[in-house]
Amino acid sequence: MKENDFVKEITNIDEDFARWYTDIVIKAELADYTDTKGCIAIRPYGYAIWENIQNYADKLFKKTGVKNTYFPVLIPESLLEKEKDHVEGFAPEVAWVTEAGGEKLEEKLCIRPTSETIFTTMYAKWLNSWRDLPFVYNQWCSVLRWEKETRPFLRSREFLWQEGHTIHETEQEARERTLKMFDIYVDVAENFLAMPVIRGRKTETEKFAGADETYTIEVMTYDGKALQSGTSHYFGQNFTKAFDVTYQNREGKKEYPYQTSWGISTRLIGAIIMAHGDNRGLKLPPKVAPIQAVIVPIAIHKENVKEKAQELYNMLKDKYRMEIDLREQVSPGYKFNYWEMKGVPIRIEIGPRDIENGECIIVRRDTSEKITVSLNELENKIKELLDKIHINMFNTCKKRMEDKTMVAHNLDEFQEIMSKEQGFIKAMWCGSSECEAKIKELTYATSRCIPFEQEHISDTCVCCGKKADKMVIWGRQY
RNA sequence: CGAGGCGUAGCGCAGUUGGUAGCGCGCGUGGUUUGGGACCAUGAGGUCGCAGGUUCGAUCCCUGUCGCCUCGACCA
Repeated sequence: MKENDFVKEITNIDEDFARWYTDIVIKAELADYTDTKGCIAIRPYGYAIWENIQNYADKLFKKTGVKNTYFPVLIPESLLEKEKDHVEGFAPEVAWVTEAGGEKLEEKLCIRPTSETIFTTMYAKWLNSWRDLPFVYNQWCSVLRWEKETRPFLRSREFLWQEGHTIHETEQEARERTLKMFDIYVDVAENFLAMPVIRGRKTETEKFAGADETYTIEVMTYDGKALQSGTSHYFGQNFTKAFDVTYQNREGKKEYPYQTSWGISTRLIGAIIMAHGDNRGLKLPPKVAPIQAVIVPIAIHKENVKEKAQELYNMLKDKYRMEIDLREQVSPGYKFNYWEMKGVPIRIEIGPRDIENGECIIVRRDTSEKITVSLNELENKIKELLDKIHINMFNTCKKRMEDKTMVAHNLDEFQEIMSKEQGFIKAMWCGSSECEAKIKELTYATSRCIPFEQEHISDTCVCCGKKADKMVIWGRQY
């Protein structure tokens, strides 16, 4: 059997990346299509990834004073309409409940696409004095957006996320909160999911409906596209004025608070798949992997192989997230391929030969490296390897991002790069949305963000040639 | 919503120039195996996406419809 035979069931990653992606989602048992179009069933293995992300992020949130809440899934039409930009941005993809209990509703209710409106409404009720501020609330929930084209995790109609909504006494405090949460998202992506990100600010055309500023983390996928993976918004007083949220300030005068919101979603699972996967299947970063190491006994019927494997499992199970594959009807080779496809970072093989020598064999998912380890060093070796795998996966993505990021000085260069290879382009921009639109029309690339880490490429806009002082990262997006 | 593709067993696919279906994998059972997808035997599983039409008869032809996938436009 050839090494790669398992992948005959999975589309080749370089031939058809989109199909490869959906193959992985289904075959690795992360999620499956349901009878409700655009809505997926997240299976235990996929949901465990989400739970791990939740736990990590939620702890970081709470360290900064975030409190969790729960708000209703239904929002009356009148609330949604109060902020003009917001309703214009979301109206096309909102689903409505117009009938219930066999009768038409007097006021139709929208199924939340996001909850700024209802949070702000409740904040108006609860806020009286400057002493009440800030409100730093969050909820883990699902939202519904009536997308026309859907794809599991990346763009489903219903998706799981967290949305934080805060109001503050001063502009400065709100701006700080926006960036503080943004930093947490960078932490989640880079330190937990081993995905290096471009951090930056969205342009006027790309920012959230109703926001003054939108900050974004952008992940580069295997095929060189951009995936917006977390956003943090600063609203100023846009919503609090529209919803008449007021309090008495320190001087006893009526005042509007400053607002933020921020979110990450199950799209992160899609990002993990697309950033790390390879031709063997899913490749999970060790910290988020529901199973960090799997034990595969070899020649399971011989001598005391099964017992010894079980012993190893018992020794490690409280230390790491472990699995033991005791299936007797499939061969070891099958199991190797199976667990690689499921993305488990470490495989431990133990057979008669190893037992005799008091050792086992460890195989890394990221490099395929095989290491013989003495059984009494195993526990520490796993820890060491999990750390190494995380770093290696991060560096692999980082290198790809660097290799696939080009510089364009003018429109011709821009078009040539985009026509040749998929990737990011660094280019100067004058600040006009006309230039953004023109670049999009000619190259299908959109501005991903104005990165915090600026470089001076030239003094002129890549599109119109006028004076430009901002460097923008451009790319095609998912 | 534009352009294309596909709906036949759990999955991947054949097939019938119109006479109601088959292969591979997987699954159940019994046995032999096990260091990179094991093998033998035996068995279960289908209103051929849905609705009309043509026909003695439709999975096949026609019309419509729904769903899914890919590429565009839009978004976490």
